[in-house]
Order: sequence, then C-alpha cells, then structure tokens
Amino acid sequence: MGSNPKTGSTTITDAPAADTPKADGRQRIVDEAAALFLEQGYAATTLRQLADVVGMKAGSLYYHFSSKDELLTEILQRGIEIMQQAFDTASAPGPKAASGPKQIEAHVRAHLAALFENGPYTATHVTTFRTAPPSVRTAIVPVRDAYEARWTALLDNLKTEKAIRADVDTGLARLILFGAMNSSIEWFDAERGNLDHFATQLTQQFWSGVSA
Amino acid sequence: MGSNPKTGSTTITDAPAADTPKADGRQRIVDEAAALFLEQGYAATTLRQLADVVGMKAGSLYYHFSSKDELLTEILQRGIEIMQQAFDTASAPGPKAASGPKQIEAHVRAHLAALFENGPYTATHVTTFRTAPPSVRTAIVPVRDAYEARWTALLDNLKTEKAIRADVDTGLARLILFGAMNSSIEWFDAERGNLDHFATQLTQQFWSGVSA
DNA sequence: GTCTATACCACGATAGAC
DNA sequence: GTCTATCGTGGTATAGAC
Repeated sequence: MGSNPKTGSTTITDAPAADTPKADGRQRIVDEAAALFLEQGYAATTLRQLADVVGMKAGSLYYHFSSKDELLTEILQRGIEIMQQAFDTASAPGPKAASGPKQIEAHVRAHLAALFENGPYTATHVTTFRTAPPSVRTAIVPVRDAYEARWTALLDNLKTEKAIRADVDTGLARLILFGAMNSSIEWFDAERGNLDHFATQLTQQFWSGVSA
Repeated sequence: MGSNPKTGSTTITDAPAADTPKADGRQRIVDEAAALFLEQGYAATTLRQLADVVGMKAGSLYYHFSSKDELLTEILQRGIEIMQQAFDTASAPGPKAASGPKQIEAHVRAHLAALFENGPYTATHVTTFRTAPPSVRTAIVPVRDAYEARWTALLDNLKTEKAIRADVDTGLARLILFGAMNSSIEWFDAERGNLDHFATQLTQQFWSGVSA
C-alpha cells in the first residue's frame, strides 16, 4: 500500500490508481464502465459505447456480466468498500492518539482519497446512487449504512469527550460534512489540486467555521 | 409573496408551491417533467412516461416543446432564476443592518427555500446539471455564474469587514457551503422537516464549526 | 473469450386527422 | 390542442460460430 507521509493515510492499491496503466479483461470493463457512468450518468451510458471504449463488441460484454444493472451493482458495492477500507486505515492508531480535529482530518483525507485517488468507483457511487434503479439501490443500502455508522460513531465519541460542543447534532453534522466532501466531485480537479491541502482546509472549516 | 416572519425571507409565489393544486396546460407539463427528472434523472425519464402523468399522449407534448432537451433547458433556467430571486429578496435591507451570521442565515434560508418550497425546478437544476447534455449545459452556464457571483460577493464583503477570518478562502468556503446545502436534497424531507431550524443549524455550523 | 448477426422493444420525433 | 399512427434509430440482450 502506498503510504502518505504527510497525513499518514494510505492509498489502497488493489484498486487502480488514477494513473495506473489500464487493467485488462473483466476488470478493465468495470473500470471503464465506472468512468463512463461517472461522466455521463448510468442511463445515458450505452453498452455499445462501453464496448467501444474497452475495445470489444457489445454482445461480448455478456460473457462477463448478465446485465447492465449487475455491472452497476458491482461498481456501487466496490465504491463503498473502498470508502470503508480508507476509513478503517485512517482509524488505525498511530504511536500517539491524535487530537479531535486531527482525527477528523485523517478521515476526511481518507474519504477524499477514496473519491479521487482510487479509481472512479467511489465517485460513481456518490453520483449515481440516488437515481439508480430501485432493485440496485436496495441491494446497496446495508453497506452504505455500515459506512455511515462509522462516521456517526467517530463524531459521537468526540462529543462524549467534549471535543465537540454539546449542542451539536452529530447526525446533522455528518450529513453536512458528507455533502461538503462529496460535492467536491463537481469541481475538484484531481490532476491539478492538492488533496492534502483541501482536506486540511475542509476540516478546519468544519471544525472552527469561518467566523473571525 | 408569502413572507416568513422568523427569518424575513420570502417565498416566491409565481412559482408553484409544493402543495399547490396542479397547474394546467403547458405549465403542468414543465412541473411534472421537473419532478420526474428530479426523481429518476433526465435520461431515465421518457416522454411517454411524462405524457402519462400529465394525461396526454406522447406526441401531443410536441405542440408545446420542440424537443426533450428544450424542456430540460427551460427547467434548468427556471431553477436558477428561482434561486436568484430568493437570494435578492434575502438581500433586501431590513430596517436595521443584519450581523454577519444573520446575513448568511437569511441567504441560506432563501437557498433552501428555493430547493424545497418553490417546486422541483431548483432541486432538478442541482441534481441534473452535471450530467446534462453538453449543449444544454453551455446554455445555462452564464446564469449559474451570475448566481455564484452573488454569494462570492457576500462572503468577500464579510471578509473585508473582518467578520470572516482573513485566512479563509472564500471561494472554497462558498463551494463547501453549496455542497452542504445542495446535498440536503438527498435526505431532507420537506414534508416533515423544519426548514427554519435546518437553516439555523447549517449556518451555525458554517459560521462557528463544531468544536467545543 | 470474442465475434457476427439479430431479435425485440422502446425511444424521440413527425404527419395529418379531428 | 390533442389524437392516432408511424418512422427511423438505437437500446439491452441472446444465439451460435469461431
């Protein structure tokens, strides 16, 4: 695993990094499908288009997958798994216990890494889940809940330790933080932007606000 | 216009409220289309389905619109107009000048009202813009920029007045705030939730963070 | 494991009657 | 202003050769 010296967070390398040479076979198909779904949306992406990008004919895709929905389900699932692994890695205790904001920052960094540094799966999950076909959505819900529970526990702990104010609704705070992080898909340029800096700024603002 | 005693923000009533009896004719079509696009996405919504909901045959829609894209363009445009009007109404000076956080709160309340209290246009804009057909997107970009500029000016002013810290990147702060507000589409229930309370909490967290 | 060929259907859009 | 009827296209998915 590629470890990041600045934040101590890690990159999950059994997921393709953004600059990894393209995989082949089945994995290649899923990679390209996720990228297309992210860019155009699920419904707007056709299997002929996917086959084109991968370099095969549309019918051949069905050797690997039994339906377009199955392909989406696999991508959404993988998207959450990547987030979860990133979260758990960021939770691994270092030599000394980190302070409240440092804990948050590590997990924010991990979440952003899942969005931008481990292939399009997580970003595709975030952007396509809401309008995914109902059957696909229900299959994914439990895994989502498990991830959200990790964050809720983290924030609740900090509140119990009185690092977070008593009047803060941690459930709402989590939703606000998720919204701030996930919406960066719409504007953050992974090629040009500095993810560590972004994670620091975002955490700082979540923790202390903007007021003088 | 329906004025809100608590925040002083107003509801734009030439847009249909959520509980307004359904309009008829052309307006009805646009209303239902926006609702369907919001729920299912643009590409996944078919004109036959829209015609069904409206109570006519698919071909008849073309008396009112020349293409599906035109319908979307009109909805996205209207979505921004509603946001802009809400913003400007919230900017109208009261008897006494409001403090920094109160100014923010008034505009947050206005933005949320546009998302949840003035029909599905604004919410549809937020959810479908990113994956809209390129020709539709480029037609809308200038109007979006104008709205974003209003927020940038608001935050920059507060920074100049030293109500916002000097080290805050107002451009980033705006993106974070937008992300937090807009993502509430995914979870806020307009029927059950209290929008004033939500606006207060969100502003409080944006302004002061969560730290003890 | 990928190909060709194609079935079957629903899509957006048009034409002309009423 | 809405209907019926239909056109042309392109969608997902399947069958069988290679």
